Amino acid sequence: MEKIKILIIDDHQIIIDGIQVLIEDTNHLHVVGSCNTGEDGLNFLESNEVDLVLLDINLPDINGFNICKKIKSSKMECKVMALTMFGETGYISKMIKSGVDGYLLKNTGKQELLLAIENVMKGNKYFSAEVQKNLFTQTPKSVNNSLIQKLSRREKEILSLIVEELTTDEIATNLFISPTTVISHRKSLLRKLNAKNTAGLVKAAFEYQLLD
Amino acid sequence: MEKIKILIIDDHQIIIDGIQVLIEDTNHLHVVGSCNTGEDGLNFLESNEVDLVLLDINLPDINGFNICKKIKSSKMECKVMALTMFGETGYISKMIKSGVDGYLLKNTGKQELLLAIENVMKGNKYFSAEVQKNLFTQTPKSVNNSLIQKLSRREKEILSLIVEELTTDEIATNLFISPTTVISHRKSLLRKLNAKNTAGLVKAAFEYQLLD
DNA sequence: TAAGACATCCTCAAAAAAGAGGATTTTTTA
DNA sequence: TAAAAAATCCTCTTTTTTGAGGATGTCTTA
Repeated sequence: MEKIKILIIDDHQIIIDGIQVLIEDTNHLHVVGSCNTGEDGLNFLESNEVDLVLLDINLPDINGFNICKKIKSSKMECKVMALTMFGETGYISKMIKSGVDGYLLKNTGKQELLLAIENVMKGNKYFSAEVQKNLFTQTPKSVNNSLIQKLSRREKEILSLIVEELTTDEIATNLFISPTTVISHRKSLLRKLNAKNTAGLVKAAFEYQLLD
Repeated sequence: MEKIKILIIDDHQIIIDGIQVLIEDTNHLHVVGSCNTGEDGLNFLESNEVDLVLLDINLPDINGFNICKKIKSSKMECKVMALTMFGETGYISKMIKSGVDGYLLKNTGKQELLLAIENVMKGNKYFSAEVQKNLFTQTPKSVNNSLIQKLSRREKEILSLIVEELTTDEIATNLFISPTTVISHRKSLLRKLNAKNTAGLVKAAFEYQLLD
């Protein structure tokens, strides 16, 4: 049986060395290369056959999201496993959107690393327990109670009508109030959400999950 | 040790009966009630102490999302486990947003049901393997290639600047083109995304995940 | 209870977006 | 290669939004 060819991209040589020892210790995995920058990694992939990339998100040059996207949009049949310090939802979901196959934190043990690789090579996705927990636990409310000021009931109501593409006049008719009142609420929304215009309001509505 | 008090809300009596048998077969769980409608369920909860609700999403009256939200926004210290036929991302993420503690499909076996209940009662979240897989596997692309017409590179570029709250003139300056050109692209975007205005464009950008 | 937030309304003016109806050149793609 | 799509530019008009600067009565809550 041919060994699974692994490329490690990480700017900390010590991490590369550590993982390499773990991997070479098995009899079905093999590290075919390691790079300290995203640029080097992508170059390596162009001229070498690789089955799986272990990818650090925080690299000095290109960020992990873009590397992952590039690999996934190419013709390469290559799995990508994120391996980082960061367990925050933002990072995780960005990587998922970039098409990552697995996501491990750097405090992962040998057992889990090998299990994760095995799963991913089978075509499954693998996310460590901690990563999953963070993804599921960080509900809208935890985003909500953060930076932005709280919206009043009326403001939320108007925001949701704005998102539904109603104009100021339509909103006014809908709520049986004057258009000028709607404009007032709009202004409060712009101020509270640090938005410059309608686009900003809708963006905030989605990003902070203010609706539903 | 006191038994964990469980309420089952499901419009299929056969499911209720089946689960009830499974649960009563253990020595630490107990079904204190069962209802066929959301209304009945909420009423039951008001006058009875319940530790965990097994909740079907598709009920004849209220939908599961709202029931879950109501329970979670009340003072009740009550866990909610969704138990449904539906494994689609839309349902799952809506339930997660509603604050659900666990999500199982109806093809779940006895073992997993008991394991899930145990986990949830400990304060953890529990999502069955299949549910997790669906959540992670349905990437932007699967949404993307659906109804909406494809956007050109330039249109995407302009859409993303709109989302970043730039005005038409600012976008023009930014891209070294005339404002009228930007307006043209804007019109194409409105047409392709079936949007009525800027709010609609931003909404579409998020809903169809057209950016990043 | 007093301050602050909320919800309602107003004016006037400037900026931005939307709608209609074009045109030309380049690039894709069937 | 011919047709379709994309990218660029134009005018003119109307609608909508944003900005500035108010006012008044009602809740809320510290």
